[in-house]
Amino acid sequence: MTIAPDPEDLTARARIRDAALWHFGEHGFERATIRGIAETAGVSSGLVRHHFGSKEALRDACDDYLAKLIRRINDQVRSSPMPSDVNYVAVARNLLGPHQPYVGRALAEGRAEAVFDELVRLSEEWIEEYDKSRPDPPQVPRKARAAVGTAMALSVTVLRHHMSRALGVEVLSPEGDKLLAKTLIDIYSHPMLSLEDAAKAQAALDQRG
Amino acid sequence: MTIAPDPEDLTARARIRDAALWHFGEHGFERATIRGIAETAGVSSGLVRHHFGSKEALRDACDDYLAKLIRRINDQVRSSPMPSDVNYVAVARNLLGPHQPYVGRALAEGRAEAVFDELVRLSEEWIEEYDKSRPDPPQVPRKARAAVGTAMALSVTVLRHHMSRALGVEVLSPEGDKLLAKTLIDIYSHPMLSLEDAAKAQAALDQRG
DNA sequence: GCGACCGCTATACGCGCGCATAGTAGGCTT
DNA sequence: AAGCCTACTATGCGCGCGTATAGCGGTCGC
Repeated sequence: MTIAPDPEDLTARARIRDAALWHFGEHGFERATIRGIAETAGVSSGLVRHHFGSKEALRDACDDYLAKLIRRINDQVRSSPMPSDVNYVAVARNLLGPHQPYVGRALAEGRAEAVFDELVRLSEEWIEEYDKSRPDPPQVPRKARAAVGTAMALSVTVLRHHMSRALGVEVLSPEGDKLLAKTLIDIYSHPMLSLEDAAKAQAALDQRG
Repeated sequence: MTIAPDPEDLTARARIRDAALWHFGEHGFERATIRGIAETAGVSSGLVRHHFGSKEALRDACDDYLAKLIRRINDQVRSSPMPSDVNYVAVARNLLGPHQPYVGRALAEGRAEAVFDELVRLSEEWIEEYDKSRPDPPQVPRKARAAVGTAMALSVTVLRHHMSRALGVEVLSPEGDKLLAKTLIDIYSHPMLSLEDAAKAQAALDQRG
């Protein structure tokens, strides 16, 4: 558990990047302005250009930063003894931490590919473990299952506004987090389809062509 | 199965709205321009303002249109004998049809609330049915489960670019659709958590406070 | 027949934005 | 001390956009 450094101590470049992550996450890339980002970072707008060249490049830098971050945490999770990471969704959300708004927006726009792909990789490894104790052989590539599972896990982050409204509690708050965790445990422990229903659906699918 | 009317026959207002749905879905609200929408609709940009007043109001009109659309289809699904609606995700995706890009973007921005809420309502009814044959009593409000399940079902739509890349096939294509369907059947018929694991996780959660 | 209205176009305005340029201060090298 | 590079600011430009306004033809009510 490392303490976040005093923003005063961060280099201007890092402060700009952090401000951009916040502004892009809060307002979206298009609505966010370089001037606003500069103000939050406590620098002139010219310095933003000096360090990053353009608004697009600034966004790329944000994505790169998150890519590195998630790779680091990914390695850490992988090398840990996996104590009680029952909650895949919670892991995904906690990994992203305060950058959830940015990541949610970026993913929805098809960006932050490294973040998504890294989560898929992590998911693949878990599924590999899971498959060892699975009775029936999977008919679907592991990567496909990992990709869909990852998307599902991320849906709470991407759709958090709707989730908060429907749940009646802000999902980023402690209460929301708890309700969410309980709900996920319930859902993940109860298959929506029985094996017969699944076989039926599979047959219907094959028949359809 | 009704045939889509010839665009020539649509009123200008409807053509503008359809063009807006397309442009907003393709480029996002901010990048889309009234001039571009007008051109696609085959009208002057002034007419857009004449009919809708402002760009924001145009978007509201799009959301209203989709809200009505999904309510209509929702009622239809509800009154149907539910033949083989094994695939909740497929239902959600097919309901939205060609407006998936727009809906995905709108949802990610916290908009199109009616669409989300209507899908939650539909999901709630299915869960109500599901609960009748469920052995253990649910510890979580039905609405919460419906909301999370809906978000998960929508994740494929919202994150379709990443899904397509990870799956190696465009999810909106027939092949992608089939792979997706098979994957969903597999996932929905295999709980990620055993009941013991779920109980353990639940206990850990309660202990944590 | 005539005014009121509606659907629609053409044109223009003004603002906010990304981007560019010129300039300043300070520290490092030689 | 001279030169220079880096970090940084101040100022301005130009473009694209949403928005506003003026006007035109057709049609309906009276």
